[in-house]
Amino acid sequence: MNLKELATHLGLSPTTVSRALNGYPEVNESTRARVLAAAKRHSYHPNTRAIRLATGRAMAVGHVIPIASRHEIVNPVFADFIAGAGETYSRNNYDMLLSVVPDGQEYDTYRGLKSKGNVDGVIVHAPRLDDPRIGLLSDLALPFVVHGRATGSVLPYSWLDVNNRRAFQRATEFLLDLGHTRIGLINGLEFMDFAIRRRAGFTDAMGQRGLRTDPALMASDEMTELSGYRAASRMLALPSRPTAFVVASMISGMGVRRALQERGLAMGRDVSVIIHDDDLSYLKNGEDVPIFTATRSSVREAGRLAAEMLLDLIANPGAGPQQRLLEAELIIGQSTGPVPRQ
Amino acid sequence: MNLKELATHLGLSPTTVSRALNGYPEVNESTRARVLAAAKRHSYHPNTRAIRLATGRAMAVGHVIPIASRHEIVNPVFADFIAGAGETYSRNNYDMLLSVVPDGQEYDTYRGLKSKGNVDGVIVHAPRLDDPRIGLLSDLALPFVVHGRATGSVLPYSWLDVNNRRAFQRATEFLLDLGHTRIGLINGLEFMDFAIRRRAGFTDAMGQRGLRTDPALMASDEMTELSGYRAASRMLALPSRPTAFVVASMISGMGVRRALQERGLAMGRDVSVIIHDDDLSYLKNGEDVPIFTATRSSVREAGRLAAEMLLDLIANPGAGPQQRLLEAELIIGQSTGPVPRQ
DNA sequence: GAATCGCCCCAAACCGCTTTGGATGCTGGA
DNA sequence: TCCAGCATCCAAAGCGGTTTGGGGCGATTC
Repeated sequence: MNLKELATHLGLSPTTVSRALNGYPEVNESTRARVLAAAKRHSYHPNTRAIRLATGRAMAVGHVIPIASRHEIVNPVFADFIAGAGETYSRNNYDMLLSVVPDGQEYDTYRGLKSKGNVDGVIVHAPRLDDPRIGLLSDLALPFVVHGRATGSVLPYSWLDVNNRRAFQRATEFLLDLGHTRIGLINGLEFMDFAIRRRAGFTDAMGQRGLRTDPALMASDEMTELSGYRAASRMLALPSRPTAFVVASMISGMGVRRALQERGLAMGRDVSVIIHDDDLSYLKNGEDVPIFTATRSSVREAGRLAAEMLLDLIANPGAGPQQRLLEAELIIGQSTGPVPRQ
Repeated sequence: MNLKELATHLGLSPTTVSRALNGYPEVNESTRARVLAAAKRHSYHPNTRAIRLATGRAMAVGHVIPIASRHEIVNPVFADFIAGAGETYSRNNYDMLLSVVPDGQEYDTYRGLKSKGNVDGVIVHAPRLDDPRIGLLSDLALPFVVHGRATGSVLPYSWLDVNNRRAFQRATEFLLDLGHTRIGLINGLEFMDFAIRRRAGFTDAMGQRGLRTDPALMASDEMTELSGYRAASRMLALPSRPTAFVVASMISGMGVRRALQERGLAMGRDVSVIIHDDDLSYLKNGEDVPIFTATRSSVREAGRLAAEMLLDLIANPGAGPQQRLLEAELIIGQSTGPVPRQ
């Protein structure tokens, strides 16, 4: 059942039927009702391909995920972000296009998406220091929203980010208030923008109390259980070991916990741990009482909001870039306590 | 730059240019070369929307992920499966369409995808016992491949699955060979097909040695760290506690490990643990030496293969359904050992 | 009573490609 | 020499919608 058939069925022209269905004013309300009823009765769904060609809009948003051939890590927060964004798209009748491309082919992918007209805009994931994608997308005039920010980028652009700096500053201050001074930072890879900011927050908090950061107490690696375990183990083996850790993710945090348990140290009593919790649906931080004290910010909610921002940019091409900074909340769990007496 | 412009530029008709680019034989090779060169020079990319309308093919594959409003869990293996499938699609110039829909609206989504012509086929995720989606999709005549199987479905359909039953049978036999007889099963939710099969494999192996399974030693829940921890803790508190566990996922396995450590039990010496390892990129089971003994099967590879199967079904609509069963390998890690002397 | 105005509706062009059904010119066999 | 046959190319008709530019008609205005 297509538009023409429906039109002849109703004794109307395709024009009128189209207008009736799309809510244009130049059609009698009684006619519109008749059309809507017939459309429902015959379960008419306009052909998306035709709409796209006719309107020139793709009614789709692209997400490009680069896959490095070597360290082929799929970002674990990705699934939840996508789920959030997808909800927004569904509500607005947009499609979500996922492109999984080998690292390095990312540029061609963006160019292709634009010139082939597959999408009306894109979300940029995992921005790095001075990320070149921002320049490319600005040149292409393809609307985009960055999940995170790219320190060093001079061009104005739209982004949605968590205040990573503030979050880690607060986490560190919380530990300092509990009397901890030897605090280890187990961070993500520091060419990622969020990791740079988290480190800055940590350093700031220490500096404001007149404490210097110790390079031996700062690690930077992919946020896996194993790397968390290793970094914590190394620091705990130091002559004057840390009494607390600030950790970049729940998964690394589980590695830290393992390192503690292996040494017979009780988390929250002997050593305090604060993690950043992206509130992933498959990695809940406890149920009623959080296991880890954490800076928490739902990555799923971020997905929802970023998608909304992008759809807004697409709908209003004239308006300038938008920015939004979300604050993480500090959740007190069982993994922190006052510094133990020596 | 579109086809018509390129054609006038070359002094040819759109017909000929189109044919030259698409490799049709009725065009002189020298002309074809000229066209290809011009296309490259002007970086001509045919408009996807127009191609889709003209050919009637969507050149896209849909993945529908239902989001339960209550237990809004995003399957953690999903990201890796998608990454694998995405590679296949990229190679074949197909788009991947992700639909995140509230649980229950799944049907309408499939119907919509079909009637609006957004996709040429779909992948069905996380099949359940006698999954009704199979019937629906068969009725819609929309090509599909199920990742997993749906026990109880009578219709023939295409699927790609891991031999979950065999994997868990082997895992259990491995433990039995080490002398364990009190073995706990920490399974996924048992309305999921894979969980049913895993349980069967476990039960079979026990039965073949003349051992009866103890309901107190069988848990079934979502595969989170917390649920793994709880199930293991409960079983370890029994008067005659298990000496080994078969665990459905790496994440649950981490919970089991925590429960062991909390009781001062050494994993691999006091209590053995075998997990199922989906080989997720962000949850590596150790590096050189696996932490957990595991039945391993790459979900990413499964994604690649399932996508290939679907593209094949789309290309050959006449051919019957395809099936493929992958075997998991048994990886010996540090978490298993002979049953300790009492 | 004529001119004007709105309301409703329609015919036809258009989006950018594919594909059908020739048309043209050249080659080679009878 | 003539004509079938082949190699090349093209005009035009879709694909299924949207959108432009009217057109008819009853109501209003003067």
